Amino acid sequence: MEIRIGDLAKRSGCKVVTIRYYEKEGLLPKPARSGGNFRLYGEAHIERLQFIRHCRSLDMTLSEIRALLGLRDNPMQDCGEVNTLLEAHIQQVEMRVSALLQLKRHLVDLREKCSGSRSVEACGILQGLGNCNCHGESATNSQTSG
Amino acid sequence: MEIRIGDLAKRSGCKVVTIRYYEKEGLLPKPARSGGNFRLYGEAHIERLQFIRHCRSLDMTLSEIRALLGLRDNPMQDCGEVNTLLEAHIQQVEMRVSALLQLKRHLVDLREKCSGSRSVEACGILQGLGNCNCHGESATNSQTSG
DNA sequence: TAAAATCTCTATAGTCACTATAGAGTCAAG
DNA sequence: CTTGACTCTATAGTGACTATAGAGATTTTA
Repeated sequence: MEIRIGDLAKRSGCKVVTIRYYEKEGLLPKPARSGGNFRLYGEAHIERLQFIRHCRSLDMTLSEIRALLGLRDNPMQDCGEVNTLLEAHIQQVEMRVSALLQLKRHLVDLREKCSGSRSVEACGILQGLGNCNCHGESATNSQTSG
Repeated sequence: MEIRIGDLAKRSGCKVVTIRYYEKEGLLPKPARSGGNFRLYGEAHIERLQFIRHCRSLDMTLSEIRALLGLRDNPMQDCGEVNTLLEAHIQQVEMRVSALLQLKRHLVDLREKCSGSRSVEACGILQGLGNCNCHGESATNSQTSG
């Protein structure tokens, strides 16, 4: 009990500023304050913060985490939503992986193009980057002209 | 010649605002202006913008692209830097892929934990997210407490 | 007891690569 | 002369933090 923010940071492997940020974002409830206006945390905060950090380590967004915390906070609800959320997240990760693998193929192709001429002017890589065969459809970003 | 920004956008598969943004960031040179203060582009701009978009489609950062453009702009230099930059970028992508694959394994493990009890209270997924075995070392983010 | 070091507080701005908005000006067609 | 499509600048917002400044609280050391 009566843990100060620095100790909570050490216990959770999370920076002090990040803890305050989570509080501002409504993921962590506002803790009690000491006479000198320092935040004082208890066990529940530690556990909640570890939950958040674990979710973040799984690359969930703060709004996904907010949703999970909401489900956790009223445990009467149906468990199905948790599954749905996790399933959606797995699919996102899968899509990112396959996009990145395709990207890597492009890059490796490009690497082969260097003629070894030692002058930028004749570099096949730069030339390869110049003729734009693909058109706006990136691996990880999207941009459509309209 | 005398292409306006909207046409350039269509030709390059890139939004109008993005073109202005690239100009502000110094990737595209400031074009001539019409009597009514509209930007007027030529062939060189089209080609340069396509080069930028191609690099972006390969997920390069704007500062990587800035470096490549700098090399392209004085072609006397050694071609080796282009190779170095591309090699570094490929390694970054490889690291991201393996991080994401590890992440996916965690997520799939977690999915198995649902007891199917239909109540959030007993949901093995939420419990799995609670006990934080891993500590701060995320797949795609980093955060160290100090 | 005083000074120094460490911790904490708030508020604000910066990161990246855009995206969105507001409000005004320009130009071609009907 | 009005409509509509296009363009201009400037500013703020996105996500998940990070960095900074300037002040106050607490602990350690002399």
